[in-house]
Amino acid sequence: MNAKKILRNTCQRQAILDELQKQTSHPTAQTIYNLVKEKMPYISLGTVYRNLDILSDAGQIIVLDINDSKKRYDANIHPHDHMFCYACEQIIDIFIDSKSALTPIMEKSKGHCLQDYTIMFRGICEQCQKNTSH
Amino acid sequence: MNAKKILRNTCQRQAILDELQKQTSHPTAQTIYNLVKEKMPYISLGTVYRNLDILSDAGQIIVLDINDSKKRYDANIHPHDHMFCYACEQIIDIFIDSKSALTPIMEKSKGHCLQDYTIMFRGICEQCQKNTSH
DNA sequence: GTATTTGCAAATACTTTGCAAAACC
DNA sequence: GGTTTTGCAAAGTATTTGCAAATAC
Repeated sequence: MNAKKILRNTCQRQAILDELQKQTSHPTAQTIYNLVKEKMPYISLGTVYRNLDILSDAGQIIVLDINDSKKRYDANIHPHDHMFCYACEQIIDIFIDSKSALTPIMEKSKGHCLQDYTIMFRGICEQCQKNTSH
Repeated sequence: MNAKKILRNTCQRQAILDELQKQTSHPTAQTIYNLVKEKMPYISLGTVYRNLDILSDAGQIIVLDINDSKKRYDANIHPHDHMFCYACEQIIDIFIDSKSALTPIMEKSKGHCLQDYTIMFRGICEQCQKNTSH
């Protein structure tokens, strides 16, 4: 039980959230820092990291862990999945109903109680398929 | 196309693989280093990292990326899934047929070509459920 | 006024790398 | 003998943290 601090509305936190909500590219902390810095030159990278932690604890953003060594952030908190494109190496939102497909078999996992999950698909995204076919 | 080097059988590489094959706990590089070091005191952590890379490139082991900042390794290359237990915080092997469940809907992802995937389930493992009920 | 948050810099955590010597085939 | 691999130490990358000053409410 963490005694939760009361969150204050700082312009830095708001700017970070605003910037992330404009992106669909699942940026890293460094990328978000670069973006926010354009409008708020004195913001520090530590502040970005701290606020991304706070926002994810508060459920306002999602943290993605890819085979990438860097964390990526997503302001789309509506349940959805992701794919990594082997061609463009981007993380792309995927909207398929994985939950309906997996729920029945999650109940079959002998003994364990499976409550939720994260999937990372891999393949070639729509855009890259168009670019390579002709 | 990487020009592949010919792999040599070094006792360090063999010891790392042997030790990993004894484990079902998905250890980190540091843990593997500690284990191997008991039998081979002069091995270095750099050698462990290098060999884990080589072994995973060669398809002899699997790298797991958890929300954990540390990579974890698995010598069980038979396809299977994993769960993170909220109680004991271990990564546990899960053997359910997720592939049959997901394949049909992977074809429905408009435009993208989804080739494979990784799932991380979360919940309470069998052992922890037994420990808390009474 | 008081608790939270910030910027800065230093510290930490994990992993990778350069290099000369050793091991492998 | 020529190439791969090792141990060691240093460097690299991503993230976290301590602290005094600033800010929010």
